[in-house]
Amino acid sequence: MARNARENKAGPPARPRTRSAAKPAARRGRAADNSPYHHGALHDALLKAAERVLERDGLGGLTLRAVAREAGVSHAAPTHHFGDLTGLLSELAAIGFRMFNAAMVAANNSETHPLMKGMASAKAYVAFAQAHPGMYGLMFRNERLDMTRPSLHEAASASFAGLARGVGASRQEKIPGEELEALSLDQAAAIARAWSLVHGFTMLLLDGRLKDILHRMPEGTAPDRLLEAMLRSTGRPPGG
Amino acid sequence: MARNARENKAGPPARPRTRSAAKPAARRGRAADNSPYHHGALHDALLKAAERVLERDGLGGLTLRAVAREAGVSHAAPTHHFGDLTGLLSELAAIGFRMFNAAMVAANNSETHPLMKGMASAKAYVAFAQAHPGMYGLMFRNERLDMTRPSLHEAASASFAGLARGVGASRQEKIPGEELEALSLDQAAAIARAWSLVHGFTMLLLDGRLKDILHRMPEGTAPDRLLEAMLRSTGRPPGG
DNA sequence: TGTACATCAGTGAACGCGCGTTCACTGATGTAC
DNA sequence: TGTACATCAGTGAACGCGCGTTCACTGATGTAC
Repeated sequence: MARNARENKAGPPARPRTRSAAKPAARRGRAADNSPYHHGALHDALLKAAERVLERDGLGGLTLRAVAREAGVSHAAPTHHFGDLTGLLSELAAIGFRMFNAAMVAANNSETHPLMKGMASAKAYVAFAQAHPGMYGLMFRNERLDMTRPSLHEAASASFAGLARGVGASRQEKIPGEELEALSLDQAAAIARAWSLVHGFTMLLLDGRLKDILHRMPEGTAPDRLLEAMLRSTGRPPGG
Repeated sequence: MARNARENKAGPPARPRTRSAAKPAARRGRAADNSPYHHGALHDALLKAAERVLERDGLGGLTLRAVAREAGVSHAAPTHHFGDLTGLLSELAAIGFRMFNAAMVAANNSETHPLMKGMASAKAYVAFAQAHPGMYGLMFRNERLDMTRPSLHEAASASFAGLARGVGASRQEKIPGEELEALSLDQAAAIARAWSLVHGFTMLLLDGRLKDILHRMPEGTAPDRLLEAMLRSTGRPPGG
């Protein structure tokens, strides 16, 4: 039945497994460099490579093989470290959530007045997504994440707790951010409102859906300006 | 070099192109039915099949070949009608926008008081996304759409114009919905606010990110209830 | 009413691609003695 | 200090899959005369 062999299209059809003894041990068909057989810190290197691929080629381009290529190792190496694609994506998303949390904490600490804290956090939220659009999509579009992975679950929960805490602070009351604690309808509405606003704005912005609005505003308003005006407005008619 | 031939794995390796004269003309290896060679309305049938595939298997499962399978025609048939996958997706998204617009208009007409109109529209917006989650994702996540296609551009623009009109009505002022007309900062902020709120809520809901909140609310609050409370609240602290 | 012919819609085989996964193997590192 | 050996990280070939696209062909429909 002559199965196909795509991986050596141009080479000799069935090179024997034993390597030519004359070939130096350090040159093994990979890039003609001095890289050792063992990478040493491939786990982290693969995650860094994955982030580059994600931001360059988008979620669709983020495959095990693409990550291996980007890291300069054989395409089977990532499986060794992450099991499968979901494993890699989940660990990468966990890193994203940690970065995101750090940015939120920093923004929150940059202001003292509760309302200013809220504005600074919202700006930092959108800025993070603009700086890491691929990562933001990976984190919040959850296509192929395994949220039961401890590292990811923990980082994502911390991010939600931070959001709840922030909303509580701006309402000058304590909102339980930890799991299993109950929320009143008012508290839940406040959290959903803040998150929906900033998440919706972010998604529309990243997907280019706000272009229409921005183009029709006074002299090329920047997204930041629109965000600020949006958060300042009450959502009520001008007279009421 | 023995190229592989996947499409006839088990059959005779190279069936001659001329068919056996003994075989009746109507039975051609397709399903053993009486379906004629020409479908007659394949264009529409393919779009309907695509919608079924989209809602059943998600955006990732929506391929030209899957649509052809669902419609029961050869896998090369869709290319004939849509050119490529982007063409099919774009026409499908245009249909989605038209359905969406109709739902918005109906909701808007169902109430007379401006504030009630807004609430009804928001509920209809979320309800549409819940009823057609795949379609909503296709329309608003624009991964592979060609927004320059006239049919799609027109339907999407109409949808935006309707949104602007609705926001204007709730502010009891006219907001220019057509293209090229300018928006004040206040008007733009009001539109961005309404759209971000409802789009963000929808995306978080569809992606399961509101589960945490809903589970911690009084006795299994439905998403509708949370949406209502969210839209009613001012977003300001309780005392202010 | 019949007949030749152009046009069109749909078919099925084939090509080439990238992917995830498996597997025997290789080369380096660390450990026991 | 040396040596045998287990363990581990990474390799490269191979398999099978589904995909988009192309292409010669087929069968039906419509039109001119």
